[in-house]
Amino acid sequence: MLDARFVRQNAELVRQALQDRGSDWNLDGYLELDTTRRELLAELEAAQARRNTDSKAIGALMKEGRREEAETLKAEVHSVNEVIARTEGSLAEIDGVVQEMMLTIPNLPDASVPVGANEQDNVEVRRWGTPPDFDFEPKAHWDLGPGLGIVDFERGVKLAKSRFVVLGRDGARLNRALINFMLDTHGGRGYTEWSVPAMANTETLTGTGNLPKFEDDLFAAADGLYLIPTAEVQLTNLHRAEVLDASDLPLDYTAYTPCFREEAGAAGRDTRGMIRVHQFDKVELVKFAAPENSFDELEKMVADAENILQQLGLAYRVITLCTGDMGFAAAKTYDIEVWLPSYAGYKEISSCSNCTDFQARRAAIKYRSPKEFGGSRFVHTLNGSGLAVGRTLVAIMENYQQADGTVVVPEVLRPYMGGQEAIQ
RNA sequence: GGAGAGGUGGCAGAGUGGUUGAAUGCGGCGGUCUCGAAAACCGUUAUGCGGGUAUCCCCCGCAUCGAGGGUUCGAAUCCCUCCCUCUCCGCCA
Repeated sequence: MLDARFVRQNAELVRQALQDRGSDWNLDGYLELDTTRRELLAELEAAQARRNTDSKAIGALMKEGRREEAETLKAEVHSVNEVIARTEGSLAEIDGVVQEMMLTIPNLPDASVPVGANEQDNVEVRRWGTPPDFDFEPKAHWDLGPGLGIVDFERGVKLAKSRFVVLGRDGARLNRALINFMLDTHGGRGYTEWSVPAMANTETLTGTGNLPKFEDDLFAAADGLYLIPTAEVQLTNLHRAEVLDASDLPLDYTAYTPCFREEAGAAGRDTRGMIRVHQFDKVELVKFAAPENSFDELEKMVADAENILQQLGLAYRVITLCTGDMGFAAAKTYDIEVWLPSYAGYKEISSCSNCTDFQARRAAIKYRSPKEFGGSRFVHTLNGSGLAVGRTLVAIMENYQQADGTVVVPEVLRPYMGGQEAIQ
């Protein structure tokens, strides 16, 4: 959500931002509604002011025993109340539309974000590591996994439906090792670990921007709850409707959760293997930062995610998403893409975003700094994968495969695998 | 699932129809005192929106005491509905 006053006073800037994003959000329609709304509001408030002063006068007259005069004034307030009721009705109607619109306008891209239409206009920032050079024909994970008996696609379908996967034996253990390794590593770098519900209510999902616009991406559960698409939702909303202390910022949080996604618009994409599934594990990073250093914190967050890949010895590259490819809530996003032999290229394994005050405004997350400023201000929220566990598992299988079909366990994971050096 | 209690400002906690946006305490901020600090004392301290002025220094207005609706000239205060929390009992990983 954007600040209504900002949109009003910087209409052309917002128009440009929407255009850069390729958004068809109706700015002119909004501005017109906004003007009408303020006119109605002025009318309403004038009538309410009248009622308030008259009511006080009535109270005073009653005390003095001047009943007749009080009754006359009461009759006048009656007519004022009619105006109030009528104006309130019109205003509520417009307010409903305005609020709906405000919940669907995307965040403004940061000035440092490259302008572009789609993923082809994303800009590579850096690369790390070298993709493995196999002296044999490397297998894709969808062949390797079932071959080793550690990934079972058929049974995932049997238990749930397509795009669900079962991990078995060393696959399950490696998955668990990755979760623990990631949590421990981030914990060692100052992130506080949380364990949060796998379901979230509508207020929570509205706070992060998943609702109302992206309901199709979510799995709905009973009682108005949804399965979470990412722990970002929960970690960010931990402080919903709270006022934080500036001296506590930045707050660095991490959590492991399963993530559930409908993948409604992804029919036909990544259909093979476990790259795009309805349920996957992820270790998430979330930060609450002061506005003046949120972009520095974004760089640190990316470095924290990169650190996992470096320790695992997986080649990757970092790209800056262009305006047309960024998510709804983000002002700036770095994607980290890991090398996957089966794709003969880099595939997204982490996405780190600074959402500036966009989510904070929706979720009412503020901070106070009495020495710096009066009152409270919106914090900046950041989130990033650190990392998507399922895709990391895939990357390890494919990059660490041997000619004999076995998979070497990266050294940093061995303590988490009882010292095991290979999966065979 | 059954029974009861309760939801008020950053926190704790008063307030049961009329200058109550809200006592008091704690915390925060500013000041006095001090070489400095602590203590003490004094002052100050909710949020959102609209308008004026202007750009965050003020002024005016409106709204907000869990949410929504109702009664009334007037609601934190009375009535209804919903949500949530707590306590006890039952059940249970």
